[in-house]
Amino acid sequence: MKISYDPALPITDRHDDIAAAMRDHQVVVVAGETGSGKTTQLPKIAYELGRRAIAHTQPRRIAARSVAKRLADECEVDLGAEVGYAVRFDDQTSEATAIRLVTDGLLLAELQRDRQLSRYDTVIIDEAHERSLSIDFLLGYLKQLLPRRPDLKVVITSATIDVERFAEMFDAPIIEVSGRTYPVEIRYRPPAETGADDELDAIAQAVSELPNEGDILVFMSGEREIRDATDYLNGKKYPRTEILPLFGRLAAADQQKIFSNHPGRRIVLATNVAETSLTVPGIRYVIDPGFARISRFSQRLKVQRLPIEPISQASASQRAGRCGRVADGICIRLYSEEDHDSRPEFTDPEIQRTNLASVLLQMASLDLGDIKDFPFLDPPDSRAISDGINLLYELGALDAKKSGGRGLTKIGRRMSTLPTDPRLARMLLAADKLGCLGDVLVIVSAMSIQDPRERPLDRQQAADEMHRRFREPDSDFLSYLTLWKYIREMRDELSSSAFRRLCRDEFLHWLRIREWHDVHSQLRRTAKEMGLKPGTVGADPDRVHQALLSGLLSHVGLRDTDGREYLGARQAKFMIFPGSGLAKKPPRMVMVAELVETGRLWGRTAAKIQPEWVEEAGAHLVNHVYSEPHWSRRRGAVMAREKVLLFGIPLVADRLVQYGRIDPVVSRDLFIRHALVQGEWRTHHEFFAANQRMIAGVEELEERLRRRDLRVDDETLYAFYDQRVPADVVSTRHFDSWWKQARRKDPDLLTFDPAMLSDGPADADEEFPREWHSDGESYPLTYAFEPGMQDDGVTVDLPVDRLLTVDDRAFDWHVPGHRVELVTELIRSLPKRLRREFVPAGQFAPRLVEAMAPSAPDLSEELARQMRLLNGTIVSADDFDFESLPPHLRVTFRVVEDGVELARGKDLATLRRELSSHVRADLTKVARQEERTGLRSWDVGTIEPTITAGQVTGYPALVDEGSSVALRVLDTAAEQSVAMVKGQARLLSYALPTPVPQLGRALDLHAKLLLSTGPHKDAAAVIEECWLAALESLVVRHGGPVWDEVMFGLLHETVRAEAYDETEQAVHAVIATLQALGEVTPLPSTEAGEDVRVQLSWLIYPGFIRDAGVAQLRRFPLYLQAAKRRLDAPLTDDLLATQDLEARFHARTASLSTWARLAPEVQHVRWALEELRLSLLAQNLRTAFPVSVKRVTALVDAL
DNA sequence: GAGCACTGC
Repeated sequence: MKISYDPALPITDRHDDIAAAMRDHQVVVVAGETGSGKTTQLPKIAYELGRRAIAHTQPRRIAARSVAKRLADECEVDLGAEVGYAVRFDDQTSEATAIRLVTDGLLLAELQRDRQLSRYDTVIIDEAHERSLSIDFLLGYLKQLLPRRPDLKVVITSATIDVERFAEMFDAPIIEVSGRTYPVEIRYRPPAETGADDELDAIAQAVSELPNEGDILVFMSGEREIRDATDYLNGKKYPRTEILPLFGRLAAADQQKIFSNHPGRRIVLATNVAETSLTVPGIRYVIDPGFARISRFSQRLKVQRLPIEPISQASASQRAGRCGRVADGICIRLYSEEDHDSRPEFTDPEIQRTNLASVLLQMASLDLGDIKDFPFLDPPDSRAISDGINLLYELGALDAKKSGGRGLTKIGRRMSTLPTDPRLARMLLAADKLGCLGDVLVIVSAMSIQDPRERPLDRQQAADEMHRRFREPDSDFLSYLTLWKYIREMRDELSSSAFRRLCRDEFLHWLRIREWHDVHSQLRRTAKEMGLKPGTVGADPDRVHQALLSGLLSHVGLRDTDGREYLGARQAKFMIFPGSGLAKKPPRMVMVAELVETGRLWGRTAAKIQPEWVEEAGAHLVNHVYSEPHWSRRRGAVMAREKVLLFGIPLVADRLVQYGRIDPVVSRDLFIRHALVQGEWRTHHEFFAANQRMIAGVEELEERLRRRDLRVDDETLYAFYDQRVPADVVSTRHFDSWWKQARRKDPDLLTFDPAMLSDGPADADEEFPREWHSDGESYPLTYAFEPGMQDDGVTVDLPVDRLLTVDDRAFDWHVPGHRVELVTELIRSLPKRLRREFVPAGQFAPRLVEAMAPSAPDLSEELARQMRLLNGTIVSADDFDFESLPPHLRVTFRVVEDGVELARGKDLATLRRELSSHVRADLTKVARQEERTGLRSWDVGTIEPTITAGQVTGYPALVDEGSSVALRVLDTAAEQSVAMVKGQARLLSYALPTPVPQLGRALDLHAKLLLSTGPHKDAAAVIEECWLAALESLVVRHGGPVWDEVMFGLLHETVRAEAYDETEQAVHAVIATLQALGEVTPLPSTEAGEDVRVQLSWLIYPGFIRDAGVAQLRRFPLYLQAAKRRLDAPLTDDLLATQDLEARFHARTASLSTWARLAPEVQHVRWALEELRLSLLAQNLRTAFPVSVKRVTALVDAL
């Protein structure tokens, strides 16, 4: 290796000083401007000193490559031999390599494998003044490492700015090397002083000020400003002048133009890319408006901001330096010198401007301890550190927020081994779990690089059109996949030159596509080495998005219900970037890959997502807010409304959840209060029923005794349960499983002690009895303590058939418990002249009550008798005014039938009148109905010999439940006919086959309708309608399967209308037919009991039944047609094909009408009853119908 | 309704 030094280079003069310093010090700082030769000469000096493992870092890959090439040339060795370079995707080094050019990022990454940097004896950190994250981290790391590696030499080079700080940090000597650049004249031209209208005008004025020869570099802050300026300057039509834009996202071909030869003058309008990354050749003049977009991290919203800011003095001098490389230069600053001098000296180092998650993750995986103790040159502030920690926690890389960045999780450790941004690394790990790593590798790689889609200034529309082919409706991420597949396909099909041409024609950036591919391969390889399973692309898009989401939880947004703006984390408001496929139709909820604040906050690369995904992926971050905890009797648990929020974004607005696991204390409290204390629970636990009974008993006692102070309060009951029910019982389910065990030990644990409930009097049942005994019958009594209300006091239930016969005088006595009060009030109700003989009434009353004979039939007479006996006052029974008594001292009558209340009141005579007039009204209607329809009601007299007022024997007993109020109460034949109809209706419903009780009820209802039907309807028509409605409602409700039953019910009804002696036979015939068709199973109606009902019902009102039956028979073909529509076609066809079935029914219709006209009803009754008896006897079905064989036999005998 | 520039086992 040839080591020689170019005497023309300024550094050569300091060669010996530098060599000496490196010998004597572990760290040396070399300060020198561009052109000093430090970059190429320093490694040679180190080599000369015997150093054979030199790492020499550069901020950019391209620099590492070109420095290595130049060095290899100078040393006359092959690149990759003694001198080599290693950058991402490209390692040109070998065993022999002594000088290794690397990017600082790569050296940093090497730490993961080689914590001591043991493969190097020398590290040169070049361009340290750039202060990238990597450089700052490396410097801090070296500071810690050097004491442990005394043999390691470090050289730090920097532009002459701020070198003292590096020297101080390492206690190192500074060797200054002069630059070899041409002088640059600085002119300050603030727009205010030149009279320029705006920045563009100021630029134009500066251009005019400069000579016509020599290229000009103008620094702009962004793409849009460059576009505006290009248009503006083109408009000036400078002679022989070419205007060229230059910025990072520029199409490759356009960027290359700055390197091409050109006639005349060139004005390059560039972003900061020209300040460090790209050297524009041949620049003589610089125009510097003094602004740049600087990336900053927003403290409040935790997003990246790109504000336009005045640049620092260091940046300004860097810009000026761009025109002193080939000859003397002029730099025109469009601001004043005072402005310049007042600006910050240096641009803030990157570590103070970005999220620290990535650094923190690396530090944690390198076990570097607390970041606060790490020797950063410019330590990040504590808020920035906690932001970084929070992001790592969000990603699941740290297990707790408060471990100072330590406490790396398994996921975190694996993330740190993936060479990509923490968010992206998280996505890869999630993808592996979800089985979509193949797809996510492609997407993550795309997100790691600059957008491969080009958008040349002058052909934006054409480019957009080309790119639109890859667009996916709900996801920009999927567009990457589509593009990837397309590129893969094309690359396989085309030659490499054809492929490059395709890229150019279709606005794809070839170099970035290669980068995409390289990143993908590297990530895929690393993933495989980690044991992940990449697989292929083509997984379920939902899974892909769920994987991506786990890296983008704080980049979720919920759109305004009407608008385009999204509510993001921490109340950030953002919009989808216009370049996105989702910008026009923004979905309700999205995630975005990037959130960057420029003019406003933009979300770039977006996809539609589901809130449930966020809830799941962000389970460690979401907030649950609960409201309205309440007892749900149905669920047997406490329920609450749940709201789920992620960083303040509502994911779930209102969800009903079990509250037990959330707040067991409150839930248990509500469970005890509602389920146990208030009894809002349906359960079979014995203690519960017993306690309920006890409480009900006490409450009833309160009503009876007219007191409100007997029952213990709920708090006492609560305390009772609270002491016994364990803390973890928060619902009926918890209770049941606890009680299953607990009751074995003490079954009475939860049963109330009656003593604790009340201390009511022992003789309550005698004073306030639950039953009233009179005439050998007993009537239930109920009590109400509701002063002022009509029913206040005692109510007696009076069955309607006792209404006429009961002795109402007995009730004047009232219950013993109220008798003294009753007598007191009766005394007070006397006319004054009598009343004054018994003052005070309250003292006389007990004595009178004592003396009265409780067996006396009439209270008034007995009381009057006793009063006369007491002091000779002549009181008549009529002198007492019962009407004036307070309501609770007069019994209320409640007239009931089958437990249903018909009427109530305190005066029996009135009740009796009301009920009979009600029935008469019904009867009048029926009489008119009979006239209109010609239908005849049953002539009761012919079959019922023994109906008298209040006493009905024989027939009504037979009809049993079918009997009615009127039948039992009234005694005229006409009135009874109504009762017959009612009873018949009831029986009709019983007569139906049991599988269709709905039909039975429908007909019952219908019979009632019949009684009140309007003048335009006749009975047959109404019953017809009823049938149809019942059938339809049944079929609608139950569908096809029920249809069979309905059909059967129908047939049964129809057959029933035929001669009763054929009934059973006919039913069997029908069943047999249907069975032959494979449609029905035998139905219980074939049993004798059912048939008996059929016969009975039709005996009672044969005319009615006959007509209804005829109508139904006529309908039969219609029913069949309906059946055809509803049943499977083949079956129905078969059914319809059975022509003789239909014919038979028609024939029977005819015979039925003939028969009906001839047959005298009475005879049918006898006949039928005989039949019934025989049938019952023969089949020994004692319980088939609620009449016993004995009763039927008795009835037949009576007839 | 439109964004500075870099970098990585």
